[in-house]
Amino acid sequence: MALRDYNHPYVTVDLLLFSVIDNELAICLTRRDQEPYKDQYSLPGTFIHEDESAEGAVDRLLKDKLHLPDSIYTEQMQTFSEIHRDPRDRVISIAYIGIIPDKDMVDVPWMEWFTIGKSNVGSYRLVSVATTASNVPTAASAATATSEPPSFLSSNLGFDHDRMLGIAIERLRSKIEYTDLIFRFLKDTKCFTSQGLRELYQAVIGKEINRGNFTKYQMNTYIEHGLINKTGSVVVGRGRPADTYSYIGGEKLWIKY
Amino acid sequence: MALRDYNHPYVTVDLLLFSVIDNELAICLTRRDQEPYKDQYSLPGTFIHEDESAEGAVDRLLKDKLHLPDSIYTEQMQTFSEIHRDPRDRVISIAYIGIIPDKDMVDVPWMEWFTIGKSNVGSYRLVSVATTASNVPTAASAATATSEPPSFLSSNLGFDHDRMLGIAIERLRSKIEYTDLIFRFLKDTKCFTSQGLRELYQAVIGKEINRGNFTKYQMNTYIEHGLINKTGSVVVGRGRPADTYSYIGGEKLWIKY
DNA sequence: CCAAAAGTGTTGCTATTACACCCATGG
DNA sequence: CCATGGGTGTAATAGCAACACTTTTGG
Repeated sequence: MALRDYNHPYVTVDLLLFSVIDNELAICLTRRDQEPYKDQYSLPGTFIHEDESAEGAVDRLLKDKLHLPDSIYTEQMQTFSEIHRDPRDRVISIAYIGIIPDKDMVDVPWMEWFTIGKSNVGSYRLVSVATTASNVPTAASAATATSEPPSFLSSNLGFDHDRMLGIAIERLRSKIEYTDLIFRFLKDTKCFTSQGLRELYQAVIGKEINRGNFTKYQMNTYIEHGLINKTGSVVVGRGRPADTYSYIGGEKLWIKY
Repeated sequence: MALRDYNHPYVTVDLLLFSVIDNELAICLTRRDQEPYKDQYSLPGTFIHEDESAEGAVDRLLKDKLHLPDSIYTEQMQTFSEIHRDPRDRVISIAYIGIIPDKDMVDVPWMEWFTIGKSNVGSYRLVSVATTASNVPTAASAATATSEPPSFLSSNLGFDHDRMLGIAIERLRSKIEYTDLIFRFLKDTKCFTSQGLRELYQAVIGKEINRGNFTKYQMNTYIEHGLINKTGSVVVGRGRPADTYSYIGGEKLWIKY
């Protein structure tokens, strides 16, 4: 039987782009301006074209819709194929997780950030992050012409994106423990402190970590796996100056300790 | 822009069906009888129909191609979307892992089992498993009419199925450690011994585990997480009778110990 | 010199491993 | 009564968490 004999669905990629904002994990969403799910928030996504892989589609999405370089870290999460997940037509979506160190790298009016509160099980409390000076004038207003943007969403995204978000957060929180994912959140990978890295770590997993132990064990584990180096320089502040580290690569994955 | 304006690829599911045969992890493959990759082995797969999800397609595949009930354990693994992964046309494939306790449950001539040797990195040595009495007469011969089946394959499957196999084995080996996956390999989930479970465990991870510790700690961990019970009965054999256990469910996932 | 912040040490608990020992059965 | 296998104990080690102590700066 020839391939052409089969009917087949549309395929998209959806991106769960994360960052840490004010010590809280945050997700980048867009408000839908048309049906279905008009005025609800959803993940940025795009159809996969004939001449590109899913990864290619994600890179194009990053460039065209988010105005980001395609060097952004992304990884495939899971594929969603329920028949009616898009009420318009049969659409299968491959969800990707992305991480950027700074929300302001996304400087387009149609994308907005929401922090993910220290959540209870199941659904998350998404709190709108004030738009930056740079994109306040141009947008946010344009996207919200019809009605004011909510200050928070009780995790009520369009399509099956709520479910995707839950799975993504769970995945992030677990992979942080045995991979180098945390370094994707770093604004300056060539000079950071134990304190700075710990704050990111805490934001992602949503709980506190003992300061002393983090410096002693976690940083040492990263060093042992060739992921980071002590730079030798220090950062002065209120108290004793902090050692600084530099991310250099090494093993991306390890069995914890 | 309407959905219909987009060109879109075909979508299939491919199944990596595993079992343990003679204390070795094994994979169920089919020999291709047409181009591309004619006479090479590949994973069973099928196109996703309009009226079914990917999971639905996997269930249909299980039923129609493998003559298995759709109660077989399956889980989504990863989606493969490289443009030329199928030389005929643009085909995206969602790979699923499946597990059955007994190779003889697959009783069709066009499927064959290969054990996965204690492997080195990268590729695996797949060794053909002698077909069972029940399907020797009907098939194996039919499928191999053109040329004799190799006694082993140096992991040279059609399409990108080599890569899928590698990822699947890695996934199995790691998930065994913190999930109840191992119980999917059990022929009798209501009566098994520590010894029996350990042999399956060893087959999957490809290395030995200390007997005493497995009985003491691993079995206890399962009990503590509500996965198994001691039945109270024993199995007599050469030496001291072995306690038997029953799989009852409980948490499917736990953070190790 | 004192508060603040960061590095480092101590202690106890728990998990993991290796190994030994004892127990129950069949021959 | 002894070989065989299976359950259980012990000791050494390593990982982890809580917490205390020391170090180095700024005010």
